[in-house]
Amino acid sequence: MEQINEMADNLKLLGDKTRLTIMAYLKERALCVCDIVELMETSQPNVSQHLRKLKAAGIVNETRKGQWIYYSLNVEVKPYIQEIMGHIPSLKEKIDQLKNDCD
Amino acid sequence: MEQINEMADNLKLLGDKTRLTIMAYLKERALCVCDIVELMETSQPNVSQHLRKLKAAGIVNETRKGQWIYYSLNVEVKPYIQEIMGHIPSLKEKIDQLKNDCD
DNA sequence: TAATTATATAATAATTCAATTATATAATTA
DNA sequence: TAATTATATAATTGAATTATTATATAATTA
Repeated sequence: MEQINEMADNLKLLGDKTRLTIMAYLKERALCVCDIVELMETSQPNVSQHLRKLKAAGIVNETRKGQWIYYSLNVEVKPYIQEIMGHIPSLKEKIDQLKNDCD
Repeated sequence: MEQINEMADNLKLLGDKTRLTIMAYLKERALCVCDIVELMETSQPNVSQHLRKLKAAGIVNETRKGQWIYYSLNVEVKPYIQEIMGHIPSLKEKIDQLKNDCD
């Protein structure tokens, strides 16, 4: 039963448009916060706070590179999340439009 | 993008302990509302309202048999939901303990 | 047909959650 | 070292969501 509750918590995490979209972008490649802010139509603090939740759940990783902090997926640990990610449509085209004045 | 939003909505639906537990029970077999109320520690109206949401999303079916209304899974239409269901631990033992004074 | 049983619906209260606004920290560059 | 850039955190507001309480409807049975 505890397992089901834990699944529910993880699914709730993905059950938010902003977070699921962030996950979709990270599926393509690691991105820094400013990349994600540029890709999505929302504020930097909003992105930061969603990333924090994803990180707290252990489904994204964080690595600092100088001034920038890059986030990447870490879903291998949770097979059902990995499967869900497999069903998310690609946002590669959007990412290719990144100006990349970040890095 | 609209697809991602739709996925988020469906995942949010599963991202609730009560609803995911209901889904877990229905995975074992079709159940009437009073069965579910007996299995879970919550009220009949609460179960009814969660069932209504699941039905509105089209992931459960409803069939009346006389006085009782049986609910069953309808996840074949949504492959990623079906996969999630495949990862939910079985609650068969709990269901076997049903008194079944309902039917 | 009155009483009972199963379920749904409506209204409300309580909680949770997302987004915003303002501010802080940390690294980099001039 | 001051200014700038990237990111995080905290506080607040508003909206969404859950559970409860009360009531209604629908089928069944006495």
